[in-house]
Amino acid sequence: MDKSSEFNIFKDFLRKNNYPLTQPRKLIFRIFLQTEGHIDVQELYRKAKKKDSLISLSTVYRTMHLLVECGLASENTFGADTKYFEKVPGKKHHDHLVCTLCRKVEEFHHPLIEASQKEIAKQYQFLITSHEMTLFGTCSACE
Amino acid sequence: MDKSSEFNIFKDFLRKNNYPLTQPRKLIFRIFLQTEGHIDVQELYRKAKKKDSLISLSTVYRTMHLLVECGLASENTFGADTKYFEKVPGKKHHDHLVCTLCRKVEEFHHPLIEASQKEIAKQYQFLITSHEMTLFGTCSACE
DNA sequence: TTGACTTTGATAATGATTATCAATATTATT
DNA sequence: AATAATATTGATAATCATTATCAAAGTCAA
Repeated sequence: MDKSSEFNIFKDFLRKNNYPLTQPRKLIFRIFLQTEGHIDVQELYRKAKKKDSLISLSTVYRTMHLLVECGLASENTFGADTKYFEKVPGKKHHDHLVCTLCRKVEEFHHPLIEASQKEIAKQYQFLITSHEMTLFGTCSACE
Repeated sequence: MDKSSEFNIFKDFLRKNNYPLTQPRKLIFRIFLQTEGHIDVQELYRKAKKKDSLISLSTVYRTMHLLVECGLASENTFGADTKYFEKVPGKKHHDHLVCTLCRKVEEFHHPLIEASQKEIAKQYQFLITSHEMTLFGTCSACE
């Protein structure tokens, strides 16, 4: 998925809800798109202020909520007390390994786990909307 | 595992660290032990105040930290903004299904998932210390 | 360009958790 | 059982992430 199509998803979502496409929304969206991996609100705010020193922290929160709502971003706490965001489109579904010493986050994908989750959902008659699986431990570098 | 042995684990842990076994610690520990399933700090605090109206919220937090530290309790946020505690001993390891409508939490165990996690850990050379896997969705009653 | 409507930035409020500190409880020792 | 050294407790303030508020400014269809 190229970036222009992600931009179209965002634009369509805004139009459909009669939300205007404002400068701050464009700016925060662009910074989010340029980020590889996981980023939290504070870091987004820092980067956004370099481009527009008047940008407000509230607007970063507000825009990230919109991006989650339209499916372009997902959020995860990784056991910390703040939320981290990552891009959704163009990535296979994956889970996370978090090093509790250096806070490095690695992604992994395991088809058997996906299959097991579906099985569980059927068994408990749950309609799964999302899931979070995180393994905490020590990475090879920190050991 | 019967309750007296859990109490011994707690006592040994305190003694080993030269922490006194105080009345508030005993009270909060007892209430936690009597709880089935998941409980948060506010609920523990409410229950504790019924027995001792002077008990402090801080002490609930402090005691639960100790119980997590000595392995008798585990904590999980379930996507909310507060922590929930549950007993560890005498329970097989399990994961959680959370209904996002009624907030009901169900437990499940899936051996294949455990096995997959070990495989991932080996592949990424991670030393896993804990993990959290939560499926979010809608339970059959809410649908 | 206008005007109806929404967002924005600044700031205050909220809610969970942690830090502080004088008064009190605990424990080992006598 | 009394003491003294030490840690905990309760009350409260502080912190930190996130949300709510609201006047001023931006957006967009007509």
